[in-house]
Amino acid sequence: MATIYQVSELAGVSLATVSRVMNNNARVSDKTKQKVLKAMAELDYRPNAIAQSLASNRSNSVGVLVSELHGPFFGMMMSGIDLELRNAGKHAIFTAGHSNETDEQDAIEFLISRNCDALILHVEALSNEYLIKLAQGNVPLVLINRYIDEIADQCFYLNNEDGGYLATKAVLEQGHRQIAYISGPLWKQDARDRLKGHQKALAEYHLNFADTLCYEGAYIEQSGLDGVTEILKQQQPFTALVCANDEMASGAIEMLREQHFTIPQDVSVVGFDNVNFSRYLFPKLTTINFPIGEMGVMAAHWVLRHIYRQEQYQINHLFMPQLAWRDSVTTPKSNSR
Amino acid sequence: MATIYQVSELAGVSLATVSRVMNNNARVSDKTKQKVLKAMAELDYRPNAIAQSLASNRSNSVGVLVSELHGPFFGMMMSGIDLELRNAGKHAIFTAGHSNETDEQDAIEFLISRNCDALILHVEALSNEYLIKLAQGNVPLVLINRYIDEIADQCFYLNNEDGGYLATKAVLEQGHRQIAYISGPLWKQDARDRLKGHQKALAEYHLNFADTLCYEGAYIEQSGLDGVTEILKQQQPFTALVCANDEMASGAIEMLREQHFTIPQDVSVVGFDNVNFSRYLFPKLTTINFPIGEMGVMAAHWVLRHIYRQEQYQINHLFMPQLAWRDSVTTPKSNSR
DNA sequence: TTGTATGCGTTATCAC
DNA sequence: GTGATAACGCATACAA
Repeated sequence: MATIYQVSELAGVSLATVSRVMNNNARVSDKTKQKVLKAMAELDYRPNAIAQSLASNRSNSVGVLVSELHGPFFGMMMSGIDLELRNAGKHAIFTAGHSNETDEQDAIEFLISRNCDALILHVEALSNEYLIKLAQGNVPLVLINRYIDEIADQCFYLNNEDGGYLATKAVLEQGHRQIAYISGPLWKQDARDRLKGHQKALAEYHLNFADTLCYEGAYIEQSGLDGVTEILKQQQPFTALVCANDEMASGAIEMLREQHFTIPQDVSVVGFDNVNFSRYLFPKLTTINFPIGEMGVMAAHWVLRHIYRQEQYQINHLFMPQLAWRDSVTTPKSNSR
Repeated sequence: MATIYQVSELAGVSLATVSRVMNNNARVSDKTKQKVLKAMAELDYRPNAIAQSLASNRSNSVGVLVSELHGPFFGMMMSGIDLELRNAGKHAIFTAGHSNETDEQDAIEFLISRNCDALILHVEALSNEYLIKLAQGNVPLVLINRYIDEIADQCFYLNNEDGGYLATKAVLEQGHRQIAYISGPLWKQDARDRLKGHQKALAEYHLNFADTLCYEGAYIEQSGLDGVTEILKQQQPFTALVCANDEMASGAIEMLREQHFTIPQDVSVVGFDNVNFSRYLFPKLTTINFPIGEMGVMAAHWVLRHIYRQEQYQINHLFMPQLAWRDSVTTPKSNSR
C-alpha cells in the first residue's frame, strides 16, 4: 500500500504538498496539483484513514449503538443513518448493546476509542445520569427513542402517548366498547406512555379502564399468547384487543385463532410499531407506525449540522405516530352498522 | 482524555512499561504493574484504538460487507459475526453494498482504509476477477454465500441445489404431481442451482419440467404475485407451488388467496430461506432453512483462526439446507390418502 | 525487568 | 505556493 511519502517522491514534491491536494484546503498551483494527482493514480494511492484520524483528531465516522443488529426495527434505523452519512462522505460504525447495561457501556467505550466524531445512541439499560454525564464529555451524542430533559436538544423521540391514543381510538371509532389491552413492561417509559394514551382514549368515550382486561407483557411474541390466555380466563367479554407492539399482537392473534376466534370478525386487533412483518401477518395488521427510519435520518442530520457544520439541515425532535390501517380491525358483530 | 504518557508520569515509569502492562505481553514485575494499573484507574485511562492501530498495524477489527443493513437475512448474519468477534475481543465494522458494484467497491475501500485485519464479504455485484485479485492483496478476506474455485478455502456457501431438491421433494412426497415453480433471477448462481434441484426432484419422480408452470421472478414479493397470475393464465392445473425464496412465496400466497384458492388445501406452497417473517405468514410457511447466522459465525471463526491465530476453531465451508416443516403444505385433494 | 528511541501515515504550524 | 518538521498516541526493537 502506497503512502503519502512515496507519492511525494514520485511527484517530486514534499509531503505537505501531497497532503494539500488531498484535502483540497490550501492553494496549490495547478501544475504541481496535476503532478501529484498523476503520481497518486500511478501508485493507486489510498489515504490511510487511521493515520488521518490520529493526526487530525477527526475520523469522519459516527458511532451508532442499537440494541440488536438484527430485527426490522433497528435495521431501518441503521439503514437511514447509513444512507445520510454516506451521502455526506461520512461513515457509520454500528455496535449492539443488547439492552443490557454492560454491553451498552462497552459498546460506547469502543466507539469512543475509535475516535468517533459523534455518537447516535439507542440505549435501553443505561441510566439518565450516565447519559447526562457522557453528554458532558468530549464526544457529542444524540439519543434516539429517549427523552431526557437535561439534554432535550439531543433527543429524538416519538409521542408514544399519542400513539396509544390513536390505536385505541381506531377501534373505538369502529364501535368497539369492550377493549382489552396488552401492555409493554411498565418499567419502560414508552410502555407507560402508550398505556396512558390508551386510557385517555377510553376516558374520552366515558369508558372505565378495567384491570381484568389488561395484561403486562414483555414486548415479545410470547406475551401475546400469554396475555390472551390470561385475559380470557377473566371471563370478561371483549371485541377488540390493543397491543403495545406488533410482536405481541402477532402472538395474540395466534392464540385467539387457536381459541377459535376469527380475526377481525370476532376480535379486532391493533398493534404498535409497524415493523416489517406486520403486513405479512394474516390478516394484515392494523398498527401504529413508528417512524424509526426517519428518526435515524434525523439523528444523522443533527450530527451533520452540528458536528460537520452542514447548516442546510432542519432538525425536529418530536415524531408523531400515525395509524396504519390494514385488515385486522372491523366493526364489532354485536354493533355492526 | 488521558494518554499513555500521563499514565507513565503518574506511575513513575516509562511509556514502554505502561504499554507492556496494557498488552500484557512482556514480563513486568508485579509491583510496577500495580503502580501502573493504579495510575490508569486514577486517570480513567482508555487506550486510543486509532493510535494502537497505527503503531501496530493491527486494528482488532474486521470489516463486514452486507447487501443491506436492514432485512432479516443480513440481520442474522451481522448478529452472528458480532457475537463471535466480540467474545474474542475483536470488533466488526459493518457496511452496506446495496447489491451494486459501485457501493460494494466503495465499502470495501472504506474497510481497507480503516485498517481492518480481515474482511467478511457478502457481495452480489462484484465479479469473480475482482474478488480474486482482492484476495491476493494484503488484507485477508472470506466470502459468504459465494463460491469461487480459485479461493475456495475462503468461501462459505449453501448447497442450493440440495435446497431446491428438498423443497420440491417435500411436496412430491405428499403426493403432488402437478407442481409450479417461481424461480429467482437466473443470472444469479443460487437461483440457477435451486431450479436445478427442483428439476432433479421432478426427474426422480419421472415428471417432466414444464415451462408453462415456471416463472422467473426477481426474489421480491411482487414476483410472487406476478408469477401466480402468469402461471394461472396458462390454464395448466397445479396443486403445489415451490418458490425460490420466502418473499416470493408470500406474494404468491397473497395472490392465490385473492384468486380464491385456500392454502394449503387447494395449493400447497413451499418457500426458501426461512427468513424471520416466514413463521408469521398464514398459514405458517413451510420452507428451506438457510443457516445464514451460522454461516456468519463460521466466517468469524475462520478469521479468528487464520488471522488471530486461535486454533481451537473448526472450519467447514459447505452448509446444508434443511426443510422447515410448517403449515403451508398438505396432501393434494385429488390424491389424499 | 525496565527505559530509550524510532516509526506508523497523516495533519498542521511554521518558515521560506 | 512550497518545504521542513513537529505533533498525534501508541508499539516495539534494542539497550541497559
